[in-house]
Amino acid sequence: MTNYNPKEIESKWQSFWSKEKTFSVVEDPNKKKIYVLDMFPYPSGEGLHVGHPLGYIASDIFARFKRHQGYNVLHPMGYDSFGLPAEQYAIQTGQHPALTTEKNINRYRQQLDRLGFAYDWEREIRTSDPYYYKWTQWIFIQLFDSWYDLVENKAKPITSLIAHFESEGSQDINASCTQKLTFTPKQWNSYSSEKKEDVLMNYRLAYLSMSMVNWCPELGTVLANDEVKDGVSERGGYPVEQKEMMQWSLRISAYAQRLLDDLDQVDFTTSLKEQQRNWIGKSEGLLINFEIEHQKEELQVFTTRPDTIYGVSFMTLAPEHKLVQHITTSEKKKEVFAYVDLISKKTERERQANNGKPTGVFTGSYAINPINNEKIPIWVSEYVLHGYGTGAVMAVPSGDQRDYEFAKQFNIEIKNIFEGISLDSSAYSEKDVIYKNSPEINGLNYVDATAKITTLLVQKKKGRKKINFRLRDAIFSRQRYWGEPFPIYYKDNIPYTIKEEQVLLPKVDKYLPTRDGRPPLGRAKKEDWNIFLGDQMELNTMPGWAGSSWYFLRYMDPKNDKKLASSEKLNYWNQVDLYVGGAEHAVGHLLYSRFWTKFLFDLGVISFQEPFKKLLNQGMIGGAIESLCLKKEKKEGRPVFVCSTKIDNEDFVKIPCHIDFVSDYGSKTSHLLPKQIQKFIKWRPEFKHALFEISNQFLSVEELLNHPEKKLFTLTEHGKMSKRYFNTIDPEKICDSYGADTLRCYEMFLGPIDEHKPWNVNGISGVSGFLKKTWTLFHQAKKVAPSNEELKILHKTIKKVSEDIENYSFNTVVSTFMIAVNEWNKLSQISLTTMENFVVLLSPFAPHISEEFWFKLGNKTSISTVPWPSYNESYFVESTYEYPISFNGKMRFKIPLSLSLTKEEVEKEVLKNKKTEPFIAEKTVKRIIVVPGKIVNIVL
RNA sequence: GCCCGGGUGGUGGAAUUGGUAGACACGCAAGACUUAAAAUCUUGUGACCAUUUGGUCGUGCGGGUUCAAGUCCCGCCCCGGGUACCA
Repeated sequence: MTNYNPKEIESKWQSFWSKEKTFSVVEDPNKKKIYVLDMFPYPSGEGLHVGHPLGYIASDIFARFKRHQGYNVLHPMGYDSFGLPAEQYAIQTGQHPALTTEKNINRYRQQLDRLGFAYDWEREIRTSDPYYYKWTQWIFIQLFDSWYDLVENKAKPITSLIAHFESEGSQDINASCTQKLTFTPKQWNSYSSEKKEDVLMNYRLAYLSMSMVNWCPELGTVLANDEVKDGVSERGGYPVEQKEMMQWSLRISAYAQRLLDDLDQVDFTTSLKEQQRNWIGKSEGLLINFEIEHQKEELQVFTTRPDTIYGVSFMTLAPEHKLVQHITTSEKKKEVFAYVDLISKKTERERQANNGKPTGVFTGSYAINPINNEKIPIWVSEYVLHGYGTGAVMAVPSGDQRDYEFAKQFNIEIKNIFEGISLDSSAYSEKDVIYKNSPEINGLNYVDATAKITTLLVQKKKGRKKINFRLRDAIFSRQRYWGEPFPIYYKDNIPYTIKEEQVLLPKVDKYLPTRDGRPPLGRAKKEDWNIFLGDQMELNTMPGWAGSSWYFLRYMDPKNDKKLASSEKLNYWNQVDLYVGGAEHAVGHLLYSRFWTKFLFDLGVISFQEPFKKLLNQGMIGGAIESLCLKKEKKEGRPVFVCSTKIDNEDFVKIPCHIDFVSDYGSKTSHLLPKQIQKFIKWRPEFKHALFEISNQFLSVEELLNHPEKKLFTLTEHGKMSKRYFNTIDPEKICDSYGADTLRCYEMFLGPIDEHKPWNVNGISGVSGFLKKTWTLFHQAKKVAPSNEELKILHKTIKKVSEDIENYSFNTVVSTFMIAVNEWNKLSQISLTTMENFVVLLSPFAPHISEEFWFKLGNKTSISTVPWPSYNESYFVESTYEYPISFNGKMRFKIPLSLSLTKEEVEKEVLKNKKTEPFIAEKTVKRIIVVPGKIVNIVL
């Protein structure tokens, strides 16, 4: 018997799999399908990130498991190769993005191959591949050519809308739109083509508009809302400003309700669903019109609390609100316009970081409260957001904290409309209130008051029920080079789609972004375009999430050049059954793909409305940073290290320590033992003469070695993995020293797949030892009939492993394997047939070693085609059956089969011990707990 | 602030969903083999007393329900994530 040599067998089986195309899959209507998908990576240049393999291993295990169970498994991989990260890397290294992308992909592939994944590489896709992005562009054209009918709740061809306008005008159209328009058919038919196009833009699902956008000068592009965090760009952390620009947007807001409702159909974590719900942000309320003194126009506000209308003591407009220009009185003009100007110059971040005092100015005008005709001053303040609701609010200082603070700041009246509530220090925003000073609703509760005010205002034609969503349309233009070009050209300022031929990304000399926002594609000459129509090509490119919003469909039929995928294949593979990836894509990618899926459903391209049935979020893997505490003060000229537990504002310097030396790495009690201190000193010889202050003694290394139990506690901080902190672990290095199978099992063994954890390598020897033990055990197996004892272990293992994989509890599966092997090891001998079954169980986790075993067993086909073993309960000595007897009512017993007790014997046993107290009977069964009239449980 | 998660030995983590808490692994200790080391194997390992056969306390803290609570309910504390002038 040779020793377990992972390096040798892993490369052997990897080349076998790739030569035999073991994992390529074809559609087969006679077989049930499973679609297991990983979030495909950005090939960013730093190679695979340590967190990545975690999810890939999990999905690979699941895919291999299902393949054993006889499913036709689609398990593909590809690259999200367009977009900012790829381009940033190219810019940093001064190479063309196409080149660096190619290089990075090769590197990724090499790393992926090393881990033995069962991907069908025949189906690989790249979003930057023209054969792929042809269909991204195609979907864009469909969006451009569609509008959203709110009556039937689906997208429809724009031609049907035009036909309606021609015959009925805007009447009877309830569409998702930027602005509500009204016109007659006669008016419509008299419009110029430019005007018609303007009107249609108002309805198209992909539309051009002049709007305030998140402009990031450093990246030279605009960003979608979810790409901006805390006023800076998510990627790179550069400041983001508000800028008015002509941009393409996608009308995702049309789908807000469906995106919200259909969350009930999918199996995502509650926290992720909650994030999506918050992002969609549905709120039901009332639009209320306030008349303005001496003005024709009315001021419309949105509120969810019409019940507090008697508490309105001022109105507030966003500085961008168009009424600000009209209603500001002449004496206030100078002040108000200066304020508006000041605010417009602020970046998003500055507006948010408005710590403490609210700002604002009075416009000089007054609104009329429609409920009691009271005169209310109208103010302008930056705390009101232009983009939400109507950009104006009715301010109720008694019920809203922001309004309260504003009122305090500017000495505006705070009307108390709540019975028995003190408003001395803050507003009262809870809804458990009884009203006062509110003639129509005095004494009522929240529900009744809201209903009454709503009815009153609707009757007066001053109010209208309205559902508002926080979800904003997604900006779809990027002023960057490395993205899908729009299939759009302009003629006389009217955009037209290009359908006759695919628009390819033209070559340009310089692909760097510009600071002023002119797209790099502007550098392309007329002849650089493969197709050039009209006066001007669209020069923006699509954002990174365009290609990733539908890629899961292309894997189904990656080489189709007639359609994005054939309907048979789309129908066969259907939804992704298991989608594995990080939770950081909660509101970006996951929302956009859900949106596109629904749109493609409306088009009739696909037959399902949700792309991902089940989402598994793998936890992030961070790195703990371990440092020794070096006192600034030396002792007798020698440096002194002290325990991290002893430092309190004392002067000390952190000396980062290589994590290989640290015990309990990443925990509160991380420490170095004398032997490890010795290693540390070898690594950092400049501390050769250092002293270590432990339990009030100053000891040198030599002295410490006489006290092997002494511990020097290290300072642990949680952070990133970085070479700078000596806390990186390279997955490839682990493959080198332990093998991919050990790494796969170990990553699963670390803990629940969805939990965040710092990476550590502390326990890897246990997993490695397990595989070695398995190797030995296998080679000791004899060609004999399996004993009952070993079968009992096997069948328990099959049961537990199958159930746990089904529940994505991969860490406990590895433990179960270990228990089985340990128990078999205690037996005098083991049969080959038992091992044969075990090898199948092991193969999703450790495919290479399992394949090696399978080969040795003389089976020529690859192990992944072997059926998953089934278990037989009769081998479970501890198996139980339910044994109902009557005892002060109905009770349930679980009695071991092995004891083969008769009914009388059990009853006798139980009745003999009949007590009011629970009791334990250890003679016939291990434990019986009996309570008269309640459940009795007999534990083994 | 609000919304989700979560808190179990020295460490990572189990616990059939209300039924012997601490599986499995790491670490540590002792022993076997060895000239020695590595590797491997065996044993022990929540804490505190008793040192045998036993006892007491133990799942962030304080209450409660129950024959029985890590698990359910109420009130706190702490950690992680998301989100925010959304009216």
